[in-house]
Amino acid sequence: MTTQFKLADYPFAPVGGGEDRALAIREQLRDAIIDRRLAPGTKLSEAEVGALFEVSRTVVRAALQMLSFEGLVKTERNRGAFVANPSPEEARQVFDSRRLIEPALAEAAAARLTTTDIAAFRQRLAEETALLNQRGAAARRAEIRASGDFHLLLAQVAGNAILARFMEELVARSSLVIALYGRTGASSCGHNEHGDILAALERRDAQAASRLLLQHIDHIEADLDLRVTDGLALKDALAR
Amino acid sequence: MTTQFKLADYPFAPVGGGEDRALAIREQLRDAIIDRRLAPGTKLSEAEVGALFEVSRTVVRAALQMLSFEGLVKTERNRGAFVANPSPEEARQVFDSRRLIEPALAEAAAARLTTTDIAAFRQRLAEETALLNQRGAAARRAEIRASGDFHLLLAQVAGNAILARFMEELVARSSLVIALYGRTGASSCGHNEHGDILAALERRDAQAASRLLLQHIDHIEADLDLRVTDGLALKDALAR
DNA sequence: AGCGCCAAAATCGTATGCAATCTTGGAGTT
DNA sequence: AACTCCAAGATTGCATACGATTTTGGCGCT
Repeated sequence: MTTQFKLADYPFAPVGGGEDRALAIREQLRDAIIDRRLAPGTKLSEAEVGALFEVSRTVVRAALQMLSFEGLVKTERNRGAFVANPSPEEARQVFDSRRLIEPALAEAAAARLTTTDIAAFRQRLAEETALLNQRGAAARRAEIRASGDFHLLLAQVAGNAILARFMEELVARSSLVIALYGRTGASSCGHNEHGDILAALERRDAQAASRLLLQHIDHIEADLDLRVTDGLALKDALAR
Repeated sequence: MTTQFKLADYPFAPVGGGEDRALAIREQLRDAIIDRRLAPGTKLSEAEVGALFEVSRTVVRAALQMLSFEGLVKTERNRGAFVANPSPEEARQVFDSRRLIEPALAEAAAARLTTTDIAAFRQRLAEETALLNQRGAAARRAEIRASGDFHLLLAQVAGNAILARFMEELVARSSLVIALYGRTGASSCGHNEHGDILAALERRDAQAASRLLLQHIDHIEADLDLRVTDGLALKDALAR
């Protein structure tokens, strides 16, 4: 009852007919969560979501269950689903996991990189820099998403589908964490680190790519304010 | 239609009333899959599973969706759910992932290990060795499970809940892979590697624990026969 | 006999209804 | 005025019904 944010208001596209609608709803909710159109703690009522997308609660439940598995929503029995509100401890664990996995992905990617991959990376980077120079909240959101996509592309290129899927989860949760605890809002502050990483990959310099990626993650986490606001969530919310 | 194994025949306990039944069903199916009472490829019809557990298809669907997320079952639209049949490539990716993550978990665990943890480890090991000396298929199954539990305990002790959950998935998929591609059947062949790892942990020798764990995983994978039977699955099945 | 086509059966996808549980607002009591 | 208790409302948990899609068995044709 503390959330001043509401579901609705945002025009979700009524989902297409033939394919799997639960997946489509998951996608849209996921996007809305990771670029903070839906604030942490927002209630996702089955009936309300169903009305928005014009589907029955059955389909909504499936979508919410998926999001619950990814850690993007928390469900409480007989109470419903809420956009996740990761604790600082959870946030640390997310970044610890990324520090462990991503450097290894970078090394694998350096070995496997094809010219097609390079082109894809370049395009991502172009989008990122384009967004960087735009103003407005929409551009900021798109930037965060694009930044995450860089990491996902890296995971794909590395060639391990299992780790790639895990990275999807980690990147999504990272976006949530940044939304909650980020200070500057712009995570890619100043120096273009993604560009440096790509350069190292193109040189097939696995060591450098790995090292740069580790630093990059450190920088992202350094931009967070993870002091304990945990357990005092309500009190804290009222204090500000 | 190639599976000579059927669901049913195995007396699943009708799941208890009050709690979340989908979770309970997931547990039981999961256990049945990882100690190969349910063979890869077995069809898990919603109606049949529902009848076995005396619940409606709604609940079964939730359980199957969870298992699908863990990679233990594959669902095909309008065709149903089947116990996963991981390809050799998938198998390799599972073990690559474990090689990446578990040594790091061992290092973390070495730093955090408490006396309570040690006791828990000792108990696991005792169970394992007890099972090792028993004969029969049931003992073999229990042994595989117990062996996995050792790794899960390690993940828990390491203190990162996100990685621990990921390890649950990886261990479960490993069991499936071993069931499919294992040669000797007894993965913990000869030397007691878990014991050695625990000893290193108790010495707080993070380096040694990490190294031993890596070797251990290599040994497990070395026991597999991952030659390509992929894409020829049907033909191959008929050949034997 | 082999092949293709079609209808019946089986199974999944989704909507909806009812029971169970939680929340909330208010009446009554101290 | 504050506190307790209870009943009404809201929301989820689960079962079931129905339409859609796939599979399968058989019939007729070549």
